[in-house]
Amino acid sequence: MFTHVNILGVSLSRTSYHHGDLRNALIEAGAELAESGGPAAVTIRAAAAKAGVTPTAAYRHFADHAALLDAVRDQAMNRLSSAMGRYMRTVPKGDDAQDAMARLRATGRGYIQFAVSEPGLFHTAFTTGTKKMQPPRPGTPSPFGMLNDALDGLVAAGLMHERDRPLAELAAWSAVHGLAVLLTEGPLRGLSRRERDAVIDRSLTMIERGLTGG
Amino acid sequence: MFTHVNILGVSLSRTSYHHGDLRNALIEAGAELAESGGPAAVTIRAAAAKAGVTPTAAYRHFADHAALLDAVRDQAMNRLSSAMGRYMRTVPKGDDAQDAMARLRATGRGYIQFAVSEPGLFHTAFTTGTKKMQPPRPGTPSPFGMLNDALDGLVAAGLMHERDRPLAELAAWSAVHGLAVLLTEGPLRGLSRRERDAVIDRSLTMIERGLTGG
DNA sequence: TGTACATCAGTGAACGCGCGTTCACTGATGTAC
DNA sequence: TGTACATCAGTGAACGCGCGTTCACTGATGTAC
Repeated sequence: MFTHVNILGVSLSRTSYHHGDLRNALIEAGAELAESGGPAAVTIRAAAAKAGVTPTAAYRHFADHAALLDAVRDQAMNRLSSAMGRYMRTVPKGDDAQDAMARLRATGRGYIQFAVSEPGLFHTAFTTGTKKMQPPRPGTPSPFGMLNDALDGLVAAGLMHERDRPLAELAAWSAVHGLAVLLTEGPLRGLSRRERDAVIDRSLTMIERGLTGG
Repeated sequence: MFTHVNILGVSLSRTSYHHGDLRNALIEAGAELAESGGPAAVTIRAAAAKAGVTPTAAYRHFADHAALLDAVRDQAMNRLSSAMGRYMRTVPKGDDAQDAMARLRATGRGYIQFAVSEPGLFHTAFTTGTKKMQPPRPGTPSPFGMLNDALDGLVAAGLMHERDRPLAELAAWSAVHGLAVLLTEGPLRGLSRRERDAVIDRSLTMIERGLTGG
């Protein structure tokens, strides 16, 4: 049996009654919906339709709508992590002051760049769900881990006092997160590329000085 | 004709067919809905019900749902302004360095305090709407105006270089806004009061140093 | 001061929508013998 | 190697929900004379 499915304007086809990998297909479909419409666009019905399947079929793989949204949220977070990881690989890994500073700045830039280019996924990643957020694991390729590593690098390079290290990751994260939010869904959306870049620079500079000065 | 209306568990009554001030009643009802359920809870039907009126009646006062939400958003923003204004009145108005710093810190504290105590209204205030955000008017009792004044005070007190003044308001706002978001609807919700206060202090310190150092 | 009547601000019923979810079902798959 | 049959993973129809919105209406108000 042929079932025709329309994804991104491309007509695909399914040759078997069984899908094969419906769970992942639904998550992928959910991510596409989130990309263009944010977390609110991630519905069982829409994801099933995008995957070329009946809404009922989704219930073979997810307990309910919240479970699908949880999975899509994880997917969105993974994409943020990947994007940041890719960006981080472009900056020097040295342990002198200059490189340490560059790495901190890169975590911020990578984060904001993802938010600006994929606002729907960004907001989906931070949608409040039932699932507990996984505890921060320094050293792992999570955004939070990368930030922690960069801050440790600052201390190691002698740019930041050890006594200023506690909670620095939350202060820096807050600042960068707020910028991402204001730029994408807040009153600062609609800024030109030039204005946006200026604000980003000003913010990152404030954060750097705030963490290394004092 | 008596119509019985239930608001906050208290049974009120309306003695005339005409409401008298339905527009404001709907905005107030919308604000109460936003308070407990965020912007998504602000529906024509729910607001009308809370005001003791038929959904149709709302259309005498608002073109459509978006118009009601716009009005409720303004109301939420006004409450944020009032709360911050009240808080600012408790800090000294001197023009020496210490007072200037205290005023900057107070804008941040007032903002976050409102977000934490009224998360639903806070998020409603920053909901993306059709209406253009009013341009920042320095000197007026808007949150943005208060922040701008505080930063100007920093420059006047000699704590901040003039060359660092541009965009400082957006950098500071971002940082404080992000903290508010993470604490209320993000992964930092659920922190204890003690932990929360520690993060707020750490963030405000980073911002102060970031703006006055360098 | 009284009254006819236009206008204003509500009511009540209904519409279509997309949603989550459930039910009884059926086609496809894979495994025991 | 072939086949009976349990199990798995879909279908199709339907439910109830709350939503925004529209329609024809009616009660209340206020104003011209």
